[in-house]
Amino acid sequence: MAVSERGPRERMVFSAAQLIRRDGVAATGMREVAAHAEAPRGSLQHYFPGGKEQLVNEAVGWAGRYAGDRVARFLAALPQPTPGGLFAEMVRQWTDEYESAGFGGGCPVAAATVDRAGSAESTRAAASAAFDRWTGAVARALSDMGVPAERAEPLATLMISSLEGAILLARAERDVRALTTVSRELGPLLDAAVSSTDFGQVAEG
Amino acid sequence: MAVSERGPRERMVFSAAQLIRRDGVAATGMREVAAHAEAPRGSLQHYFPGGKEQLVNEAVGWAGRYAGDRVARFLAALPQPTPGGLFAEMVRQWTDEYESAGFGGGCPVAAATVDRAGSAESTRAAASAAFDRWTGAVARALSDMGVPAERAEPLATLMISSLEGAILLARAERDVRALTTVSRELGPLLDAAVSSTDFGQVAEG
DNA sequence: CCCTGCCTATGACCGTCGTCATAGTAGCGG
DNA sequence: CCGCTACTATGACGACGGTCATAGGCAGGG
Repeated sequence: MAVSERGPRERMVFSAAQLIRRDGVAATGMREVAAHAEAPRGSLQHYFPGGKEQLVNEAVGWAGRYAGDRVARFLAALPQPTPGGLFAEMVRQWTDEYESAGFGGGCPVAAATVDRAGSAESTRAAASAAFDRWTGAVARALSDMGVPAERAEPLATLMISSLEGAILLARAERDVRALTTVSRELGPLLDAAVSSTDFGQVAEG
Repeated sequence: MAVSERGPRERMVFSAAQLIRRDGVAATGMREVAAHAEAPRGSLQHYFPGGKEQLVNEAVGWAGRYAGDRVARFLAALPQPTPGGLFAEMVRQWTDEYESAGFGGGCPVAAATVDRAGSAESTRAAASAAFDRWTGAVARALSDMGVPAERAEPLATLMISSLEGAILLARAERDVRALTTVSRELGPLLDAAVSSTDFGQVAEG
């Protein structure tokens, strides 16, 4: 995992996101972040004068941007874009990781929400913004596929909720079962929302 | 909130669950649990010689039992039980709490998973067991409503995943929107799974 | 009265954590 | 060489946190 390239500041934000998604916010130390980023400890107070809260907030923001941007890439990878296909790709990112690298990490935004929603208002807001960005990207993708405007955002919320929950179950059970289940169960529902006059089932195996 | 009645041991487990679901596992201290339970600090090492890990595991187990038992109560409250109706009730428990008491707490099992899945194997196992118990209760309820046996568990997993994810979104956004959305979007899909005479879209894996 | 369990009471230990204070280095325009 | 800015280096501080050690109360039975 080449942490090189890009400035130390960016590396620290990235490392923070990685550690948070693995251990949670509270269990992730500042010194640990610096070490993981191969950045000098002294740079912490220089780049993040707002302390841990600022670092966590930026990590959450980074994760939101990453998730949002990823949607466009999923779309580009699909030969024939359908809502169910997009969801399957989103889920597959996680099953792939879990099967190849183990169940070590979850979603950093979820971790920030669980650990800080009640104690750090700015972090809660950052998590909200991250989810919004992600939801917006998915909703826009759904619209582009022909999902009626008023159905796009609710379905995007459903997709992200199911995915987040399935990630939790998968980590707890050390089994991708929940992830594959939500993908399979939700696929037809999502595809049925495209407002073409006739067809319903474009799902893939 | 009468913490009295029941022994101090049980009170501490209950308090642990409450604090964990609010602040996360790492941010919840043992001394804090004892104080919240109005139990003597000295009792901690007496009742939980396994330390914090044991206490957390028991809190998670309690939450799993609570969630599972709750399903039966939801069923009893429904005049005409349907899968969508059950899900709506499960969701409503959370919207009610959030609207009346604020967005202070999430699911303790989710918190334990996020904070400990990678660091405490026994806690991860406890979370897995809690989710299994909950999923099992829901799946059984679905079966009783006429959902085909092979569809009951996948749908239960979908329900719980969506609910857990929506809880996360709701806490982050301080808005029950995600919860009401998943309830509304998933309701028809769930109701369609009851095996009345011959409906068509039963995709079996 | 004492012994024996259960339970409770505290103080101490040791580690970690976030943060701060202070000082150092590197590059650069002048 | 100077001064200035950007960045790094490190030790210390104060606050907890989990756990342990040790001792106190307090039934009930002998």
